[in-house]
Amino acid sequence: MNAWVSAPATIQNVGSGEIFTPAQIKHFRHNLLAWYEAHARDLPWRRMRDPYAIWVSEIMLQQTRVNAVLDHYARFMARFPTVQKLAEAEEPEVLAIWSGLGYYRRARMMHRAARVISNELKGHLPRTAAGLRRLPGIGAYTSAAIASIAFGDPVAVVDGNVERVVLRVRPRNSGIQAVAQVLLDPMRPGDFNQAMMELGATVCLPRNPLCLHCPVQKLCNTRGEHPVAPRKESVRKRVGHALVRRGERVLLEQRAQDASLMAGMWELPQLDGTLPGPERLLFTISHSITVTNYSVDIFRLRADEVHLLPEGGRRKWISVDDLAEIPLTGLARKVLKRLQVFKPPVSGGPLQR
DNA sequence: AAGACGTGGTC
DNA sequence: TGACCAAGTCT
Repeated sequence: MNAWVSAPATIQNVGSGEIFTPAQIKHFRHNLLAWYEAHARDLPWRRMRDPYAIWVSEIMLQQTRVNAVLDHYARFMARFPTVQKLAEAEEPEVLAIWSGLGYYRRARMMHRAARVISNELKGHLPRTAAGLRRLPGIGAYTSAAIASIAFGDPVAVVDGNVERVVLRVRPRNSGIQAVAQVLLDPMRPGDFNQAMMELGATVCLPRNPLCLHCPVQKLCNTRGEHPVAPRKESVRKRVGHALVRRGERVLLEQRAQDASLMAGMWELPQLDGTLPGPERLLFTISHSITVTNYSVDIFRLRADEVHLLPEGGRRKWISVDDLAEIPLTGLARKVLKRLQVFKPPVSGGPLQR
């Protein structure tokens, strides 16, 4: 038996809606939602009905863990509380708030989408998954998430969590999207979708799932057995950056606007092969960017030694008090924080509790 | 349509 | 310590 042979049966199952019996579906919805009510984490965006607030959270959560999002979310919402405010902002301001979260294209696209919403949609987000899908940065998952959570549109989301849950629970060879849609509780699509993701994130874990705590264990087909995809090989590199200070200012360098990685963002000036003597080495830290693991040497240069720097991008002296307003790369933030040059602002505003 | 895109937590 | 991995989207 192989996937090709069994594919037609899958389609038939999906078409006739017999992936699970009605009783099983009812059991699944009831148990999952009851579990969710008892175990849902108290997250800021779950306290809000504002579609914009939901949108921001969904973009930030793409490929990013909840814990990494919380601080940035509070700061972002305090700084850009409405679509209109976001649309009015300049891109570097948006990137500055996003700094450290990664996948900066998300911020650029969300900013562009906010301008579309402001200019062409009277400031209102589309209320359906199909409408949302047309905006930059909003794909299959995010459109379904916003539509179901903010507007009650009965569309099942399929993210990494849901995919894993469905792969474990479903009968063999049924389609993932179809199973998720069949299981979805159309009366509470937003809660149901979040419950599925919450289950995947906290119980139905990739490696060692906590099946004993699982509310739908009874009708799970695998109880945890789950294939893992092979990973890309990582690359190791060593690079150098210079810390140059002049009083309360730090020298920063802008990455090329057409760089594929962190275009136009600011970092400590790069050094090439001719490094300063080892006595100038402040420290070495490791930093991973996508599949490359960098060993980063940070050298101290005096302000009168900037001519020793190689040809680089645009450079600028920035007051340490203004660093929070600069779109720094994550690496630059990390280095400047470690040196206590940069202290990220305490997030304030209405979201703070 | 496979590869690119960031980062920090976890085990 | 280092590999794995996270509420995807775009090209």
